[in-house]
Amino acid sequence: MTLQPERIRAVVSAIPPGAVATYGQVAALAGYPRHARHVGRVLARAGGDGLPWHRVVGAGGRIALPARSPAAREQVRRLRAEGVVVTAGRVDLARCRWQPGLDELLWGPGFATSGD
DNA sequence: TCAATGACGTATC
DNA sequence: CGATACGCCATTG
Repeated sequence: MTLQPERIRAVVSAIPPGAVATYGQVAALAGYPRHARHVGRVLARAGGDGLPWHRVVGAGGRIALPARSPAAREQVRRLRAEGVVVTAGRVDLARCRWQPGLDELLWGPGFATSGD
């Protein structure tokens, strides 16, 4: 196998509630830079393995799924339920973007960096 | 093996 | 901001 879905799943499942990450971000964190599409493929295949797939959005916080699709609505619903602000099919990355690393180690997940 | 596709991303118009 | 184009690469027919 050339790709390890396991890696993708690990990253996605590591996203804390109330935070979101982009496909590219997840891919990069998983060790597959520029493999953003494969993240989507893995999620599509997961489809309910208990992965917080709804915490994964497109570039700029855009919902990657068709707004009419039930999945998209479900995603928005879940995000809002976690306190994520979703407007016009978009997530406020400035507040909800998952920033793993030292920050997370020091402040812990859920710590919303005011970015601005 | 080739061609088409996809829960993407960036650049350009 | 919407439409297009191109890059990316595993998967599928």
